[in-house]
Amino acid sequence: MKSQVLRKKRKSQSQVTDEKRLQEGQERIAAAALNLFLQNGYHNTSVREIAQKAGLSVGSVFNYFTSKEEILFFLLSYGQVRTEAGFQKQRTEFERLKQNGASPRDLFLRAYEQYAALTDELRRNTVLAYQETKSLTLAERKRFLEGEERIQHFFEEIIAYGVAQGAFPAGNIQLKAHCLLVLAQSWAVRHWALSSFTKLDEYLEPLKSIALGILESDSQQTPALVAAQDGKDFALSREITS
Amino acid sequence: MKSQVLRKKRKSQSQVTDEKRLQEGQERIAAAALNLFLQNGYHNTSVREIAQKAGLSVGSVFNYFTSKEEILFFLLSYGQVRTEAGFQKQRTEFERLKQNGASPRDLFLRAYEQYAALTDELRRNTVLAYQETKSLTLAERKRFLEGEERIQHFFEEIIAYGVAQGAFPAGNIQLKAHCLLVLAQSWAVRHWALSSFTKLDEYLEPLKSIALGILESDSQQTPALVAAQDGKDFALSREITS
DNA sequence: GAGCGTGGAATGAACATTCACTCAGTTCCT
DNA sequence: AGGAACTGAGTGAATGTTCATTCCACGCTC
Repeated sequence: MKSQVLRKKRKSQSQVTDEKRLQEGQERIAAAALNLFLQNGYHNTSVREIAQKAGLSVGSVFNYFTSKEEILFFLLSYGQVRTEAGFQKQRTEFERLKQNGASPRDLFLRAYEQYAALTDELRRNTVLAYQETKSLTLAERKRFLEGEERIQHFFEEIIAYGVAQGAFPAGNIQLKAHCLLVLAQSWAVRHWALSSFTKLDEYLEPLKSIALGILESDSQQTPALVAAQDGKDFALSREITS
Repeated sequence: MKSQVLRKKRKSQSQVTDEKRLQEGQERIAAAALNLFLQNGYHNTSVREIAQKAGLSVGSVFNYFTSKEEILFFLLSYGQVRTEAGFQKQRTEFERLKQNGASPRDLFLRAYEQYAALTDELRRNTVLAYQETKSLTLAERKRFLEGEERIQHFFEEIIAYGVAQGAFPAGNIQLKAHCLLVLAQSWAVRHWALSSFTKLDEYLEPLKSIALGILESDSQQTPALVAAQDGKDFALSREITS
């Protein structure tokens, strides 16, 4: 995926023109920024620190990005772009596998494994996405969430196919896709809570059987047992008022 | 490089002394701050705005909190305190229920329902926790994560009890507790992806059957099918360092 | 090969702004 | 009157961004 071509506002001063050089520079700066953002947060990281870590001067950073925020967006969309590209490749592969009589269950497992592998590789970008989406412009935030929806939709398609084939019971597909995504992402987001797992595979193996359990669960039959909920102490949540 | 203030020192100027008044003031300010933090993020919210929204002057805010960061910590730990208090109450209740021969399955459902209800009520605090933990001091961040671990541990206890009673199959208890927590929290964190659910109960019902599925899954038997993973394009994740 | 012109890229001091926090003075309540 | 609580202009530090200047690699001419 090319670097964002919507660079409508030309930089006043010098701008790196050589495409290859530009891309390499962006990656170097973004790599430095990712570390700092994860360590101290986006807002507690100054452009000066990024520049220093990347081995550049402050001014040069702005030859590669038009703003600090663009660096963040670069990092966040990077993960999405990679993921969507992977899915695109898989979509065509699936057509072939279907011809060869692969079961929906196998198709799903294949997709889920790839997604988990990507989440592992891009673990730090995923964490950053959870933490700093709010730091984006409204327009860019919206664009980012649309990407997330597309990813979820890919899994919804797979599940729907399985239901159509009679391999999975019917149920709320949106919910199931959501759960599957969340569990995979939690490998990155709540990594500190999984101290007993050192490598993705150890987590992925049991996760796959859990995932299949979700797919095969019939979301209808459920036990009753209503909880006795006592009144709230006081309401911090009062006064919602968007 | 940030302020890292260890302000154990009492405020030099006026400090609200009346305990009741102090608490009420803190809650009012924190409530105003929660809205603003969620809307614009912690760093894009100024103390001026908080003061205005709370109907106070800037100076007064600092009579109730010693720093802006303390407001954030107040909000984050508030959710934990509520949750832990709920668990504590439930712990004693469970002893009674066990005497009456309640099944581990019922105990778990009861706990899970309460936790889900709390997450719903404190939805906004949960979201804030995911987003702004990084904005805390290192010490406070650590303190906060310890609280999260205690909460997870509560569920691990319940599962372990069920395993001991032979109600659930053995398996990685830490993993299962983690998954259960993540799925409950995702109601708050990824709420935008659950557009078809308007009220918690609609989400909770299918979630409970999924949760039971996880509890009853035997994390050993799993299908093989190894994914074909292609090499990474380039490494944004390089240069990890500390 | 020495001198020179050219322009893309790097630099970092300077600028304008924003913001958390302070404090000397005022108001309010009893 | 007196102390507790409130006020908001003021302060100093930090930050994102700019831009005049410098640097340097290359080609051209003599």
